[in-house]
Amino acid sequence: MTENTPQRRKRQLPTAEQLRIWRDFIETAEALRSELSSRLQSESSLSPGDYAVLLALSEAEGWRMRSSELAAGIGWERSRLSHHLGRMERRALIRREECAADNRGAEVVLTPTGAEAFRGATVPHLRAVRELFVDALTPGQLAAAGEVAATLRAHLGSSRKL
Amino acid sequence: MTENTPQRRKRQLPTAEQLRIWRDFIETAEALRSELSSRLQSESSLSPGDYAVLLALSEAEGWRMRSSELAAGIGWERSRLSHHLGRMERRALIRREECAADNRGAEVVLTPTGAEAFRGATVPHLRAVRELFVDALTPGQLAAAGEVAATLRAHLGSSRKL
DNA sequence: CCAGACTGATTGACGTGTCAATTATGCCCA
DNA sequence: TGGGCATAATTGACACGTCAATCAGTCTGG
Repeated sequence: MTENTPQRRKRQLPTAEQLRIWRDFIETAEALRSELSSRLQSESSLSPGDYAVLLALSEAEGWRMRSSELAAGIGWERSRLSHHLGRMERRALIRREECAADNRGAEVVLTPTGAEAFRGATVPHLRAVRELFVDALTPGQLAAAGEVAATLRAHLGSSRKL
Repeated sequence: MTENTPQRRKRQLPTAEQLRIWRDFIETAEALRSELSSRLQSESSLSPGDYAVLLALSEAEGWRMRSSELAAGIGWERSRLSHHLGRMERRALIRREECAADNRGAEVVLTPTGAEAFRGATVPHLRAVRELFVDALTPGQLAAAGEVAATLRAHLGSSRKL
């Protein structure tokens, strides 16, 4: 009877083994993120945030987007995007223009500098994803990872509303 | 023959499906981290960083540790710890004392305030881990997640040295 | 029309992280 | 013994994130 340990009276708490897996999972994801980020940085002077913004813009009509749409597209809060765009604009990766259709709005435009930086970053970045993630796992493990992620995300989505 | 797409000439790049799994994986981990962090924050006014520090200290001899050991124990750079301890000290969660054995060194001491905050945070935090992670997965998925994490970490460890 | 609510976007304050430089002390040996 | 190197820890500068407040422009109902 492991289910009546004092620490787990009122509501079930994770067992030591479950907690170990949790920590392993979250720390590994963090380590991966950090390694990818540092490679991206050293190979192209872009942060993962820069990369996400440039990717979205490079796929947009005329290399330009309304900033809200950009935020929605990459799943960022608008304030976060605003701060980030400020930093990217200083580095000339993007430019902000007023929006003709709505005077409140702003359009974010990919500059040639930004496009060039993105072009140079993409292959090494994808290669790193392959090397650090895809190649590390067997096809079965990769599929399992995908399934676990999808399951967790679905569960998260439903419990966030409570 | 999917293996000779133009984009994957010189060195194999991830396929669209592999990339999708990668993004799902990393974004899910990030979403989990963020949800956990916000629950911890609202339930106990502690950040995950605070929690990690308090956990280590609460398990230490006499609620005190040399700051390098603390850094090593939770896997942080010393500079990061130093900044964080400064913030925690302002909130009276910890105290810094000079070290008798080595005059360069500092000892970090858990205060009663810190111990109390940690006590109040631990059960809700573990409950959240259970709810958001453990309960979302089948036992098989949980085991698979653990295996994937271990494999990725091992691979990361060996390729970081290159 | 026009007051008030709504929306797009920015700002400021502050916590968090990294990197490089700095300070202070300990230690070793020529 | 004292010059030089290693080590403990902190600091400063700056990127990144979140939250709450703000500002300006749009829309809507009376």
